[in-house]
Parts: sequence; structure tokens; C-alpha cells
Amino acid sequence: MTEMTEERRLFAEFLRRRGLKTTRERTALFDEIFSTHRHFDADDLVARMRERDRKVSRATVYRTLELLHACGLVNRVRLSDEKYRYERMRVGEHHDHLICTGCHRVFEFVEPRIEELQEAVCTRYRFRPSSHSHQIWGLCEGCAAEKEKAAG
Amino acid sequence: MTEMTEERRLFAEFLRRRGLKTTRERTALFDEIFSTHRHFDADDLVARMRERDRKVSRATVYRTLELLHACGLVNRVRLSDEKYRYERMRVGEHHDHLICTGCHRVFEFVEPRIEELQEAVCTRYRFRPSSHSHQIWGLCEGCAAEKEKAAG
DNA sequence: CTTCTTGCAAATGGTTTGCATCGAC
DNA sequence: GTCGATGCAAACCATTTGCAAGAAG
Repeated sequence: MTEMTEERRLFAEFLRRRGLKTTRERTALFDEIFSTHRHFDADDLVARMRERDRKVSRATVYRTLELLHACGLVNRVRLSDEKYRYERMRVGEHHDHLICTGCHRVFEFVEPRIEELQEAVCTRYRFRPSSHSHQIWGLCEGCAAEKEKAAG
Repeated sequence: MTEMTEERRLFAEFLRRRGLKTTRERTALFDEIFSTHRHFDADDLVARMRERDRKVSRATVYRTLELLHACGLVNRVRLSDEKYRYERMRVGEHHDHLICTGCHRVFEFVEPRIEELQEAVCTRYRFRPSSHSHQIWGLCEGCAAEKEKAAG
């Protein structure tokens, strides 16, 4: 629970530098996010905290996610959906998304050659990249089969 | 204004098939979108229509964008921003985005080799793709230079 | 004339914020 | 003690929707 991971150190350092405090709520949210989740939205997080008897208000959840996002530990994306989705980041880790329009599940993929080509694009456009996100919408195997069947 | 482009034909056909009507508002919005814009948001469009003395209510703008999106003539994306951005599509055209976090401009790029790799990823995951979107955030040349200067 | 459309204003729903109280340090 | 943090409820804001009045076919 209180093991000193690289990420925890980063967060503590980030707070200190900004003159912010390490509160019970921030620590509890950090633990929850880094112990179980990959992808989640604000409501998921509120619900999980409630289950774990570590109730935190929605406002604080948003405020904390903003901090974690600001220090790069949490990524915030809109998967063409009406709400933000968050995902915890680990150093040096990067992945992109396959989003099933049938069952709304999100799958991750990694393709280093795409990343290389991105670098090339940025050079070509004299663009200095800081982050990127790549989504592919479509049907996962199960939903594709189902649709096939429905169509006769 | 009333030239019979491929896109216009597609839209008319789409409406007919659904038993919908070709109204003054829909035609005016179609014209505005296809004559000038590439990227825009709902408010831009409302403002432009007002300027052109072809006032259309915000509700109708959203409803019409939904139709154009449904028939594939307009793409709707969230550039990790609180609102939707739209862009008109031309047959066989595809591009991705470089988004400057300094000046908020959006640049387009095309990289067919990335598209090929995507195909490979989808095959690997037995995923049937229907569309995709790829964003790279960072600083454009001008903003990077400015930041450099500011940093001393 | 029937059905689909429009505009308005109200509703929605995720996210943000003002303020009084509480807790870190 | 001093500031920053929290929780609550209200505010925000882009988008959607119900409804009565208006046009397309």
C-alpha cells in the first residue's frame, strides 16, 4: 500500500514543488488508481472509492485527476464519447486503442513501427511532439460475428 | 451554389432513402460546409450562417451535422477538447492531426504507411475497423521557437 | 393534408467552481 | 496558526430534446 514506487515518488515531488499537500484523499485516490485500474472514468473511481470505504467527493476526484494529469501520471482522453476517460501511465509505456462500437469495450495495442512513422511525420512538419493518441473504431471479433448472424 | 457534386448527390440520396426532406436549412448548411470549411465546430457554423444571412438555429445545426455524419460526409472528432470538432470528408480522403498546444491550430498529415500498419494491427487482433483517428499533440514550429525564447 | 422540420426554451449530464469548514504541516 | 484541501450544492456549457407552429412533398 505504501510501497515507494517510482510513480509515488513522482507525485509526492510534484505536490511539494507546487506547495500542495499530501492529503488522505489524494493518497487514497493515487493508491486506488495505481493498484487496480488501467482505464476508468471519474464515476468508476467515485464508485470504487465508495466500495472501499474511502469516500471521496466527486469534486475532489476531478481535482486530483487534474493534478495526476498535470504531472503526467494519468492520461486523459476523449474516446469520441461524451465523457473523459483516464488511464494510468507508467514510465516509458505507450499504447493505442481499438474501440468496439458494438460492445464499447476498449482494447489496447502497441505498434512501435507506427511510433517511428510518427516521428518521421513530426520531423517533416517541423512539429515538436509531446504526446499522441491513436484510436481505431470498429467491431471486435465477437460483435462482428453477431452482426454477421443478425444480417442472415 | 447548386452544382451537382458527388457529395451533394450522396446527401440527397441519403435523405430520400430515409424518407427525410430536403429543406432550405439543410441545403444552406450543406453549402456552407462544403464551400468553405475544413474543420469547424458547431458554433463556428452558427456564426457563419448568421453572417451570411442564412440564420439557422443551433438545434438544427446539431441535427443536420448528425445527418451528415451518419452518411459519412462529415467526420466528428474530439480533439481532447470539451467540444466536438467536425470536418467535411471527400471520397477516398483520409488524414490525421497535429495539434499545437501553444496556438491551438490543427495541422493535417497523411501517412499511408501508418494506415498499412493499422491494417496489420486489426488483423492481428481480429478486429474489423470502420474508421480511425490519430492525433499528435505538441508545439508547431512558431510556438516551439517562442517557448525557446521565453525560456532564455 | 400528412409527415417531417424548425426554433425556442428547457432539460441533460459530465465537469468545474464558490464558499464555509476542515486538516496538513 | 496558516494556507491549502474538502464537500456540498450551485454553476457551467456543449449538446440534446419536447413541443407547438411551419414547410415539404
